[in-house]
Amino acid sequence: MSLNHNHQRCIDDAMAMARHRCSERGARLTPIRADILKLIWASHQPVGAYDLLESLSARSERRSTPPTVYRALDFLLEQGLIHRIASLNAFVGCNDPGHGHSGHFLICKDCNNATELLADGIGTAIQSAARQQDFTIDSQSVEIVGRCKHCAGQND
Amino acid sequence: MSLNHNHQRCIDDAMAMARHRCSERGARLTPIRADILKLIWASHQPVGAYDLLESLSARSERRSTPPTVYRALDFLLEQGLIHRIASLNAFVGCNDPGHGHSGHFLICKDCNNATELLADGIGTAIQSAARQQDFTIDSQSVEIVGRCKHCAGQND
DNA sequence: GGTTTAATGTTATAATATTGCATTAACCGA
DNA sequence: TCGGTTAATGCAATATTATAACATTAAACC
Ligand SMILES: [Zn+2]
Ligand SMILES: [Zn+2]
Ligand SMILES: [Zn+2]
Ligand SMILES: [Zn+2]
Repeated sequence: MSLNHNHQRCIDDAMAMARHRCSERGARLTPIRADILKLIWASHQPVGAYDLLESLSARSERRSTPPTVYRALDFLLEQGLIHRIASLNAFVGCNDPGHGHSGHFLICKDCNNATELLADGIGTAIQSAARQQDFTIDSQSVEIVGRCKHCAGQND
Repeated sequence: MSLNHNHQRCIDDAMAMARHRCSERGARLTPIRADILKLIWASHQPVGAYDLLESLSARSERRSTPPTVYRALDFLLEQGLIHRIASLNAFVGCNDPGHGHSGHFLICKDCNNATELLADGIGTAIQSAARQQDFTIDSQSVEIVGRCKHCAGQND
């Protein structure tokens, strides 16, 4: 995404979407879960569980522990509100919960932004390859690492 | 791959390929590195570093340590002889070092076999999606989890 | 042979994730 | 509203995966 987009809008949209999706499915977006989701949406860069733990502890007087964070993450993953980027051991918000929910990402090694690919042909190609082998797909992850357009111009 | 293929052939081919590729590139396939590669090729199921550590320790009187295994794995990854399956924290042999070296896998959740997709359209779709965003690809991983043809027939 | 570089040994520790059980909060039917 | 049930959180310990730092040994090279 561009460097100077209105990111508050991303956050607001994501939180509204999350509230809607949870109420729709009878799932409870508790304060802890909402906090974690907000922290994940603080940027478009995948964030690790222990970073979240630090931030969560910082914003309340009580010190949190790993299970608190991991349980919230599990919930958010189940609801399709976030993705896990396995190659980074990190988590990032889902732009489009409910639609395809592809889990295909472009990850810039310079700015660390992870951009989810929506409505792409990759899913189709994967389906087709799987069908050829009579393979039934449960889940898929596509993690493409490289350099984004904005960082390509920079001198390094 | 089929359940009852001649797997000794897979192992022999992989080791021959590895020796050839290393000599070609002036890289040293030392005993430890060859042992690790052989252990990885013991099956088509991705194997974790600590499992390799156990096996390696078992086959010699001396007890190995994590750095020994991880250094061998780093070497084999550099030479393109194995792939890391990030979603499993595990490693699997590369069927076709040097050709495309796609890193696209079908992973069966029942039998745990990881089948590398060669000559597929997925790479093309990924290139195309990346190009549309002016994204320069360094590396890519595609991990498709589900159920393979052989396990689909089983009762569960 | 002596020098340089690569590989391995060894110890310790970092980083990521889970288990098990106690406690509290929410929900729900009487 | 009460009491019972389930869901969520608190908390301590530990499991799993991976790396850092430095010493030692082996290989390569002239
Ligand atoms: Zn944004
Ligand atoms: Zn970038
Ligand atoms: Zn085989
Ligand atoms: Zn299978």
